Amino acid sequence: MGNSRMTVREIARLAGVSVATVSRVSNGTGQVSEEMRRRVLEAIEKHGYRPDHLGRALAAGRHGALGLVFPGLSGPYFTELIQGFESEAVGSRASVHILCTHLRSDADDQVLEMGRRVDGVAVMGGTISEEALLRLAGMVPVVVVAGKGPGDIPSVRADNAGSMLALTRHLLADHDLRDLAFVGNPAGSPDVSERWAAFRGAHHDLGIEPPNEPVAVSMQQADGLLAAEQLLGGDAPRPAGVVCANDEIALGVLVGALGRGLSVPQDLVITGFDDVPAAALVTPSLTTVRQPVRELTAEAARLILRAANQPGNTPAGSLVLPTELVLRRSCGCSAPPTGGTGR
Amino acid sequence: MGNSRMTVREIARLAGVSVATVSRVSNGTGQVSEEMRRRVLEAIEKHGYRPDHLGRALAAGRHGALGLVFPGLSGPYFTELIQGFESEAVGSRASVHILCTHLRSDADDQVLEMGRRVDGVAVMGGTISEEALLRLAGMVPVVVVAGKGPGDIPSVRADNAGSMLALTRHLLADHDLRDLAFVGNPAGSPDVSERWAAFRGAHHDLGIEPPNEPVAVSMQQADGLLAAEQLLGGDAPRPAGVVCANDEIALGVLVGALGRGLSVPQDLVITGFDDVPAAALVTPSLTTVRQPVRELTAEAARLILRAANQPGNTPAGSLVLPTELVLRRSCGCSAPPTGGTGR
DNA sequence: GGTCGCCCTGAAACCGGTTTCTGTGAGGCA
DNA sequence: TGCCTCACAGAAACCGGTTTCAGGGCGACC
Repeated sequence: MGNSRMTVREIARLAGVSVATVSRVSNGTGQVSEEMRRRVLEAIEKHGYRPDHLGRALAAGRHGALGLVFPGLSGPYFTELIQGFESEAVGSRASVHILCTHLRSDADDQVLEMGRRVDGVAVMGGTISEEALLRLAGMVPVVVVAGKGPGDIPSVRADNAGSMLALTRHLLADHDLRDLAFVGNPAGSPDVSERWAAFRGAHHDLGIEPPNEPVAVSMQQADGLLAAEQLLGGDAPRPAGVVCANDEIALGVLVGALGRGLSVPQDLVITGFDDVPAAALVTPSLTTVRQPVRELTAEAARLILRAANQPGNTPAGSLVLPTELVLRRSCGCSAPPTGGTGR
Repeated sequence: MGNSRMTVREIARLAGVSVATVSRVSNGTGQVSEEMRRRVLEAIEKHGYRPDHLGRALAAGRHGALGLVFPGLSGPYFTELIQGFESEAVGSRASVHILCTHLRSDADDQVLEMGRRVDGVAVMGGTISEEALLRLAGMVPVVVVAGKGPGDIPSVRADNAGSMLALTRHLLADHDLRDLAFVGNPAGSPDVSERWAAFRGAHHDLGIEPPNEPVAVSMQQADGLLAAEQLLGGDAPRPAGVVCANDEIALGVLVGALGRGLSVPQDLVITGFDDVPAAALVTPSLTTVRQPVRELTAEAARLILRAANQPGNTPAGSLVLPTELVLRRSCGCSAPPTGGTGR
């Protein structure tokens, strides 16, 4: 059995035909007589020929690949994003390139380099400079995920503000809570920034003074545990409720609170964001906001593929995917009126 | 400013030189006079020329890319794997392709297709058929991560058996516990299979009858909560300890136990595997096994790059990275003798 | 029987780079 | 002055495909 040494010309020689005929047969394009087709297929089969991707890509002027750019990777949220993107891409026979900038100084260069290896790129909001984003958009279709891009670069994001507004209002008005803490770093991502703003906005709407500063931590469960230590460990009066930027943090705070002997929601109300599978299963079940994480990147991939297939490379408009407030027990609601079983 | 329309020949024409000279200047190879270099650099700068990756890759006969194949993605373990691989790859100016087979029927084909787009592939153990693995190894260097490959395909894995043996022995002998449950699906991955085998092995070594069946669930926190429901929710006598296949499951079991009013470790001992950051921060802190997750894929990437750079494509041997038992409080130890601060 | 048209085939150009190979001019040395 | 060497530039081949274009052969129709 032959291997990657085989080329079109070699197969053509062995089959006694021209390279054009081999190409036509292997792609199923054009008209080829039965006799020719048989001879070519025989040679292909016998020598295990598979067309080289590079040659094909060069001739076609497209890479057959999509890029996905992250600041860094942590936890289930990001694996969901990757899977949403990957599923959509492989469905179109495109491979997926991943780049983590890790806030490296040469992040912009690396992203631009990626731009010359793929047919389009999805960039997580807040990952690279606006200038790099614009230059990137000058070479391939670009979509910003979970954030907004400069100029007319399209974006796909979740409705952070609407549900966070409703959630905070629910805590303040329906449960009559005061002194809520917000855990999450607004400077860390556009998502958290929007959630923090909506959290404060709900306070203002009701004429209540919001906290001035969030508990600025990262987005993992360990950070929630650290936040619990900070909020519950000292002598300072503990807040009545903790609104977390995502479920991972909330689960960390929950574990920290339970570990300190506190009752949730009696002693402390806790809410999250994302509606991860565990949110419905913990005791008490976690009040949170459901957002379609996989859909974010799946939609981005669709936008990119569409733009890449059109000659004009038109980027298309932006999308805001709906979110849903999921009331469970950790906020103080007794009978979950909706979404109790999680996704 | 020009864009991707620029080619070597166009730059050569504009600078009044040959394409060979442009290539030499842009790569810094060969001898070029100062005058020529200046003219070429001027044209490159003026028109924003960047050499096309496909053309370059085709000429060089290499893709400048590495592949990483997963069955699926879930949680922090996988993001660590990706980051370990990615860091090592970008250090060598290689891009990273990701493929999730999701146990699709055409997984083997997709992996082989990836084999023609990259210079080497790391495959998570148990992801594709042995036949596909061997065929893949016939086209590019391949390394199996967290598992063993057929034939002489190199692999990188952690010492699951050693530490799981020590951990189980610690529970059985030092804490004199009986009736331990194992949570995790041995059929799900080679890692879990090895851990389950070592768990049983420790029982046999001490002449104790191990459980016949594990609580076969997946590897996420939600699965740990389901396992807690199964183990603690019914009327059956609860086990004395729960040995979990990873920390995520263990955290789920912990939350489930705390939510049921149980005290850990007094009422129930719980152990994990991985030593995620949260393990050191929960109350009680989690006894677990530390394994160098990022190093697994980083080492795999190094092996692949080395093989890809050598003309003979020699695969090199296999590696077993050391693990470390981390005793904290959830097993019943009072003063953590080691590793109390997590990584 | 001649001409038109269709089906099929292969030579060659092309995608965008790198690299070899040839050749020219300048400078050094006898 | 003549010869040899060396530095440097460019033409062309090459990587492995796809696609255009021209032409040959054959059937159909007039």
